This record gives sequence, structure tokens and C-alpha cells, in this order.
Amino acid sequence: MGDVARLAHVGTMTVSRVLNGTARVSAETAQRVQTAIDQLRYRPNELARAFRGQRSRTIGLIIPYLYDPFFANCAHAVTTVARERGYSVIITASDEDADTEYIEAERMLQRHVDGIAVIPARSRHSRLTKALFGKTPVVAFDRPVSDPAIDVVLVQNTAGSYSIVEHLIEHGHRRIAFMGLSRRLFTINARFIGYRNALQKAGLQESSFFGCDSQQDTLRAIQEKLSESSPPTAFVTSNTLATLHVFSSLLGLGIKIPSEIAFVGFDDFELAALTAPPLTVIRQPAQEMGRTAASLLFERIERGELPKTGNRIVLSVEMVLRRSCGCKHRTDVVIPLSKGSAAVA
Amino acid sequence: MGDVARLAHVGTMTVSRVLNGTARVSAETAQRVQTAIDQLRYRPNELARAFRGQRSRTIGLIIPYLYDPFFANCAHAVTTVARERGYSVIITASDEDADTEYIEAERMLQRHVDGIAVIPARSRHSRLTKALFGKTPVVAFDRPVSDPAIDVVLVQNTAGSYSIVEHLIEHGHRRIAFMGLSRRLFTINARFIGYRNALQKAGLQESSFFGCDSQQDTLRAIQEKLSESSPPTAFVTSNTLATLHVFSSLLGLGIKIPSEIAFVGFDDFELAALTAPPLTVIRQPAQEMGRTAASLLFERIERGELPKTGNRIVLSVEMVLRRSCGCKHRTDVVIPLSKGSAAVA
DNA sequence: CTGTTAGCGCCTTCAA
DNA sequence: TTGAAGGCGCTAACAG
Repeated sequence: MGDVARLAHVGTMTVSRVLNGTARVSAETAQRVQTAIDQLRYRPNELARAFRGQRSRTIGLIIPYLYDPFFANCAHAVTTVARERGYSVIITASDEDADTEYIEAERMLQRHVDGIAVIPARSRHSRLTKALFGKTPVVAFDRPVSDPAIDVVLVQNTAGSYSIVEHLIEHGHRRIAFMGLSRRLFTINARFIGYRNALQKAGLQESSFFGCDSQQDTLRAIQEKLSESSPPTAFVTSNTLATLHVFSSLLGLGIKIPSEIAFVGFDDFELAALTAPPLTVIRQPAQEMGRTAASLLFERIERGELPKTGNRIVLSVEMVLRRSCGCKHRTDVVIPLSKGSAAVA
Repeated sequence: MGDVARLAHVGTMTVSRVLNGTARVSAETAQRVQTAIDQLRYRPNELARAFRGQRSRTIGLIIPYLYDPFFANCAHAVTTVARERGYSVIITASDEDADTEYIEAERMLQRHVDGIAVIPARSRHSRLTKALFGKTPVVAFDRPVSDPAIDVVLVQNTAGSYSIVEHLIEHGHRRIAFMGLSRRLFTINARFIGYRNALQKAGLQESSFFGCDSQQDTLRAIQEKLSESSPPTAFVTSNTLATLHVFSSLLGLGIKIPSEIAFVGFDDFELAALTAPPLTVIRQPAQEMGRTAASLLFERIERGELPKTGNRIVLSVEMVLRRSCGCKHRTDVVIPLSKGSAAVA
């Protein structure tokens, strides 16, 4: 910067002012400085700026896994919003581990990020608290954190699940099983609650299995359920992984869907329309959630601490009717679930 | 830091030394400093460290899209390696746009990242050059950059494509069509070359279509090809997106796979084993590529500029035989393609 | 083994 | 409208 100043015959302050537009500089001087900048190909050292000023123009993003398509979509939206605002994003995967998450959050704080967006690791264990972050804004999304003072953006997990189970009931199913990962995951549990509510309202008995993490366990659980005296006639799954495992188990057992067993899942994915049969699912607005979380974070960062703390934004989901539920549509039928739906998220 | 020094009755340098283990400090003093650090919950300002020192302990990662599962897997591997080494990762999506990519690379440079890993945007346009980066190490992966001085990690695109087409030929197919996105994409073009080589070796005529970006265009192209006087009996696709579009077109036309038309694709994906029929594909080692690229980058960063510049590492791919090619296996059969395979990547 | 001095590149403050 | 001084938090280089 000194070089630029010298070349333009001005003080470093003038260069700084031209760079930031902080104060009025005469057009002529500004021009001279600009020429010097171009000539020297001078680029300000962002590190020094961040160090000196209060803003690093960087936000942190912590998600469980980068390779999970749902999380990746969220992350993409966050990075896009950040770029539009001229911010950089420091990203890290927590591997769904609360300790890793905590350590990485601290590391980001040490790097003086201006804010952090996080999809918390398994909620029961997450050690993220408002206290840890101090003045640094934080917003959690997809799952809440235990500290209610932290903003959170969620989707209608319970209401979505409720609706899709209700749909199965409308198809005449009386014995519907819920297949999930672990109830310790907020979203899975919320979806299970929706399932349970729908069954209770219809006066039906619940039947669930948690542990669809592996293909083997899922297959075994399904075989067990199907060999009961009155086996389920329909399955709902908690998320894409469970959907994959249950679906392939069903196919592997040579079961015809939906004629013998109906099948629906929570969370849409690229290929859900191309399986045989195409899958009826609840679709979550992944990118919208990322955008919303990022926007909320920037509100906090740029407008300062808002008066109201502990915001909770709930985004609507959609039901995508295809064939696995028993419907006979030719193409996808998308049914938006408004916030005022049967159950609250 | 001054506070810590005062509390421990030492100079700031001693605190610094305890923090970094730079020089030997008496156990007793170190203990006192440590206590003060804990008591004050002192955390070093990484920004100041980076600013002062030569290292920011941050690397940049630029990929076309975060939501593409293949890229996301690569990114996950890169962030994992970085975390193991104590580095942070600044990530950004170029949206496959060379200008965005260039701007973001510059921004990272301004932030003084210690190195950059990049999956370049459409190679013909990428403006990434060794000159832009100066002393900052860069490694490209998945696709090369035009500047041959930059290290690059690739997979056996041509050899993989060659092998899978050869497999189709062994199944007796004589008219095989290649369906791809754009030849302007390095990987797509390399795979097309492999296809072409395999056909030439067998004395067969090529038939290709580029533009499978949308479902409609793909369907139209397929209908056109199938209405030729001697239509193809097998299709190969260039990547997952093309696979999805071709596959659903074929299904939509009521064509039986593989009895009427055989079908194979480049690039495996989570659901390829669950479609009807399961898809035979070439599988790329996404995570391994990310790990390799990151490791190479850290070599450069930590060991300094290596003598040999312009490294080119080519990773092996595998052929995953399922049913869509005409094979009758019960489960996946994975055939690794060694580097010494028929065609060179 | 430990402390002092100095300066990284920038911007806030104050004076001209 | 412009410039000079000073310091952000840290550490290299030197002195003790």
C-alpha cells in the first residue's frame, strides 16, 4: 500500500480512502491512486483488514456431512448468499460428532468469523451455547440446539410426516410401520411424532423400528415385522437413508409395491421419481432453508443484535405424490402443506 | 495476551512460546502460564497470527457446485484432510463459471490462504494460471487447467469409458450410442474419446449426442436415434445427469432394459443399484481424489515448492457390473481397472 | 531460559 | 480534502 501511495504521491490514508470510499477524495487524486493501484496490481491484504477492523467478512458453516445431498444443498445455498454479500465461508464437517463440532466452532471463533451457521450434531449432545459464542451471531438450522436463545430455522417435520401417514390411511391402510434411524436425531423424532399423531387420530396402533442405518439390520427388522400375525401393509421411512434401505429390502424380498406393501418416505431425492415404482415422499426445501438461515445470520451480523432473540422459523414442506403409495397419477402431483396444516411442526 | 502475561508474571513472548512450543520454557513457568490461560479462558487470535506470520493455516477450495454429490464427496475428503492437519477451509462454488471462479480465487488469495484446491470450471474458459497464484500452491482435480505448470489429479476417464464400451461389445452389441452433456467439459470429452477408441478398435461406427442437460432434449434425441434405419442397441452415458435423463427417457418409452436396449453409464451413484434394472457403471473414487488432491497440496505447502512442477496423478476407476448391461449376476461385481489398462487415461 | 524491541498492513483519530 | 501518528495481537530477532 505504501508503494501505491508513493507512486500516486499521496499518503497511505488516501489510498485507504479510495479503496473503501470512506471519505470524499477529489476526483483527480482518486484517479491517480486508481492508476497506481492498477499499475502495481495492488490488492489489499484482507487478513490485515480483518485483523485491524471489527469485521472479517467471513462466516463459519458447520454441517454433519458434506456428502449428504440434503446437507450439501443447504450448504450450497449458504455459500451462495454469502458470496452475494461479499463474504467468505469457512466450512467444516462435524461428522455428526458433538466434540468435533465444538472444537471446530471454537476454531472459527478464534478466526473471528462474523457469524456461524450450523446444522447441529445429534441434538442431545450438542454443546453449542449462546455463551460459547459471546457476541458472535449464530443460527442453527435443520435441527435446533439445546440453548433456546439461539435462532433456528426448521422445516415442518411433524406436520409433513403427519400428512403423509394420513395419506396412507386414506388409501385404506390400517397397519403402518415407521422405519427410522435414531430417535436421538431431532428430525427423525419429530417425524415419528407426526406419524404417531396421525395413527392416534385414526385410532390405529403404532409399530416402529429404529436402526435402519445398515442394510442388514433393516432387512432383518422388516422380515420380523412381516412375519407377525398381522403384519404392516405400509411402511413410512424417516429420511433418505432409511428409504434406501427399506426400499431395497422390500425389492430384495420380491414384494410388489404398492400392491402388496405401500411405501412412502420423508425427504425427496434426485432419483425418487425414477425408481420402480416412483416414490411418494415429503419434500423439504433444502436450499430455501440454507438461504433463510444465511439471511437471518446476516441480519444479525449487519443490523447488530436484534431485540428478539431465539427466533424460530418453520418452513413448509410439500407432499410429492407418485406411485409407491398406491396413487395412480401419471406424473408427480405436488401438494404444498401450508403452515396452518393439521399438525404444527 | 497481555493479561495472561501479567497474571503469570511473565512477558508476552513467554506466553507466545508456551502456546507454540517454539522454544524451551521451564516447566514451572510454563505451568504458571498455562494456569493463567485457563483462568482467563484465553484463546489466541488466529487472525493476528496469520497476519503476523507467513501461514494462515487456511486453504481455499473451489468447486463448480456444492450440491453435486460427486463434487460434494470430493469436498468432504478435502475438508477432512484439512481438519486432520489443523487447517481451515474456505469454500466456494464457481457455478461452473470461469469469471466467478477467477474472482473467488483472487478473493482467497487476498485472504492469504496457504494453498488452493480447485475443480476448474469448464476447462476451455478457466482463467486460472500459475501466474495468478504466484507463490501460493495450487492443485486442480477432476479436470485439468490450461496452464500445464499446475498440478492435477484426475481419474481414468478415457480408460474407464473404453472398458465399459468394450464390455458392451462383448455382450454382442454393434451399434452403441454415446449420450453426453458437452464435449467442452474435459471429463465428458475424455470419456467420449474412450468410447470412440473402443468402437474404432472393434471396427464399429460411432453415434453420439451431446446436450443431455435437459430431460426433453434427451428424450427427443433418443427418439430420433431409435427411429433411424439401424438404431442403436445400447447406450452409454457420460455422467450421472446424462444417465438420469437417458434412463428415465428409456423407461418413459416403455423400453425393456437390457433385453431391448442395453444401458451403461459413467459415474456411480447411491441409487444405481436400486433402479430397475440395477445400472452397470464406471465408479470413480471421489473421496480418494479429494484426499489425494489435498495431500498433494499440503506437500507443496509444507515442504515448499517441490522441484518437479506440473504433477499429473491419475487414479484408477472400477467397473461395477449390475444388470442393465445384460449381465446376469445376482449382486454387484466390481472389476478394478488397473493403470496398465487398455487405454491410458 | 526469558524479556525487549520492532513491525506485519491496515484504518481510526486527530490535526492541518 | 489530505496527512501523520499510533496501535490492533502476535512473533522474529536479538539481548540479557
